[in-house]
Amino acid sequence: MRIASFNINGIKARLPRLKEWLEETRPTVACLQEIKTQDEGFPADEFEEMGYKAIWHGQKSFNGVAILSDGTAPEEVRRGLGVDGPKEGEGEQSRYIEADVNGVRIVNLYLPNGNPQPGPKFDYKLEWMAALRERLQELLASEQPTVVVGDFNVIPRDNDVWSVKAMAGDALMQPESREAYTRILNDGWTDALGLLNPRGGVWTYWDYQAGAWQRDHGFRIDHLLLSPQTADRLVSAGVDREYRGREKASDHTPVWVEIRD
DNA sequence: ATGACCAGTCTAACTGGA
Repeated sequence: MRIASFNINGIKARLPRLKEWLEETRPTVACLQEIKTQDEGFPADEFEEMGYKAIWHGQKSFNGVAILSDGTAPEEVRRGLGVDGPKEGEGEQSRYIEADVNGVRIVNLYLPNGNPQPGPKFDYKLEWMAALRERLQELLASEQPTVVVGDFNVIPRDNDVWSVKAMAGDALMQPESREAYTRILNDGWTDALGLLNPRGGVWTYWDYQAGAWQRDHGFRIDHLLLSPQTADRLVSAGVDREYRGREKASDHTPVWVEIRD
């Protein structure tokens, strides 16, 4: 099965591009982030017509995640990690959804950006990462085949960014962000794209500003994490880089991992 | 060398992104 992750930056603005990508690459499971719509605005019918069944966890204006599955409905297990947003009394943001598809546990997440740092948004990012680690430890203990995907908003290594200097002050590559990510990996998860690209230079995001795409000024923040049970079944993983160059593109491009059935 | 975007929202500047 092939599991893909795509931060689409608005499902309404991106719908034609999204359907095109689904038709052209036909992933078994497609995990979406930043759908930027409330639950009632999610275009489930559009995906049903293409043979995809979906679950989603929306929110007004920002954030929001969804899981699409080819043919079979994802069996939702959990939504949310129970971490309130950084503003007083705002409650929880829609950043986490978890489901079973064909015996594989799928975790789809949109990790907080954390800028500006230091500050409450950065504290929120680290708090969220600590809660994520706890949940992922439970999943490791269950020994169920599990794949964790999404926009982690963490640049893991210096060779995962076009310029260390330009990004040095960014929340995405602060030592605290990287350490929190490494702690999760060290519990037993395999970063599929990192493993297959040890020398780096593979980007999943290019800013809309400053001609970043044309200059190839990008970085790797969309990740595919495999539990030991799915790491043993790893066939390949990659980045659908070409979609970043199309009209009305998201600033992220899709990533995917294939595991043996 | 410098500046440069985009989506969503209480449709005009805001917030938020990374």
